[in-house]
Amino acid sequence: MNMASMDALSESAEMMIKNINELAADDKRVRTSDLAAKTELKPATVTEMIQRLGDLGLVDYEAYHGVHLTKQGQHVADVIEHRFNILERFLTEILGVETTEASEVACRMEHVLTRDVEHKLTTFLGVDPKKESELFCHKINISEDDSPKYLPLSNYSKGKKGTVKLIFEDEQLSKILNEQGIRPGNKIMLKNNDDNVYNVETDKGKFSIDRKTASKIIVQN
Amino acid sequence: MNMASMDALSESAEMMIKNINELAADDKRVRTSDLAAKTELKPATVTEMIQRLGDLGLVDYEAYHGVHLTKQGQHVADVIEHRFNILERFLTEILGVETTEASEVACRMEHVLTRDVEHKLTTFLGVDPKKESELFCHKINISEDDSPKYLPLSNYSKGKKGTVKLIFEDEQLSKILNEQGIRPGNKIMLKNNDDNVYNVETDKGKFSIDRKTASKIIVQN
DNA sequence: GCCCTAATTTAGGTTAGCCTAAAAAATGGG
DNA sequence: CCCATTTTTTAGGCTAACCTAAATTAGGGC
Repeated sequence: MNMASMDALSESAEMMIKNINELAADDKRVRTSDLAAKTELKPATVTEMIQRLGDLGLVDYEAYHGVHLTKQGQHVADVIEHRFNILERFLTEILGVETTEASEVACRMEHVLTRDVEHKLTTFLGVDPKKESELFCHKINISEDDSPKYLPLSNYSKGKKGTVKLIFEDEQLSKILNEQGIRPGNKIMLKNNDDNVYNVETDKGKFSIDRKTASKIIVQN
Repeated sequence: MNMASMDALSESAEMMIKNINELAADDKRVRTSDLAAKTELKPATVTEMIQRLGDLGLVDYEAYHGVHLTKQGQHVADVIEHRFNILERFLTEILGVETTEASEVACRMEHVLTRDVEHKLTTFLGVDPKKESELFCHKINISEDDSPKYLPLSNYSKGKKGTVKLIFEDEQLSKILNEQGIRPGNKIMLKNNDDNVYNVETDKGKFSIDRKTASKIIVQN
């Protein structure tokens, strides 16, 4: 029944809470065997861990009847999830790390972020375009009002036209895009897109690019 | 005598190697008591750890006569040190995290970076201006050759002129800079600088800004 | 409703990483 | 060069996080 402050938790404990959260469908109790399968731990180990989390007041554990996150446990899970998401986005969108590796590294880093670093990284990334409709960018901004706006192409809406300003980070990619007329100074229009594919038009013709790439292309209205 | 591959080491082991390296003045053997003081562990614990590192071939341990990093151990130390440095720079220069906290977080993150993430982050940050004279930038780049170059102002050399292109991350800061004529599209010249203060001139006059701020201002030749 | 199987927990073992206390080795002052 | 003090190591103990094997409980079929 100890009050467990977030940063006192071990990586293992945080991972267990994260996994409980991910398996918790419509408020049902999560079973030991499912946790064992997901975490690749033995059932006995899972039992031991969730009992400890129960003592900390992070889960509601009932022997033989699985676990359920408490309000406190849910809060921990939410924090971890958010930290994972922003780390993964930073690694893939900004650094260009391949998704599998980004996910693994984010999963280890999520346990060592502080609140402050979490907030600053969130600000740096801007609002997740998958979650919010509000247009935003890597918080790259200019002067006071919003007349000229720099945005990653991935945040553009259908039919919007603009001028490419910068392409981030990848020299090789940059060269390829250049051949499609996607280079700083050139006009570009987003014809349409779904979650992963962005169809654009430049003076060289029509092209499709993936979301990750689109996020690296900064376009000005 | 096991060959220890970098990523098999625990955080504790890596920290011990890091501390041995930091205490190793002119190739002298590092004493148990000094390590105990630095790591805030008990001497008995240090002995235990350095014996284990000895078995792994990472240190040359001789009972009662301290330790010395082997070639392999030195390599691990160098990797850790580099990871720490780039993480600390990212946290302070890009995210604006205060130095004490940045240092603590970097110290925990350094153990979970992969080689690939390390390299990509290094590229993103560019060469440390304190260490290298070579000009570089956040690997923001354009087309094929390097005639027009985007650089953070913090990487500019004395007397260099350019045009402000983007200001990263901080809306409020951006507003203030705007009043000094530092806004996208405007000309700027770095008059001179030292490690922390950058003296610049714009059409509004002369101003001094700190290095952290300068790193957020992207200027084109 | 009883029994069999599957799920879960308990019991007991291991290792890394910490500790304290006691033993052993080094070191330096007289 | 010897012994007292400091340094280091050894011995033995603890906990978290893993394990296996054995005991227990739950739940479905008949």
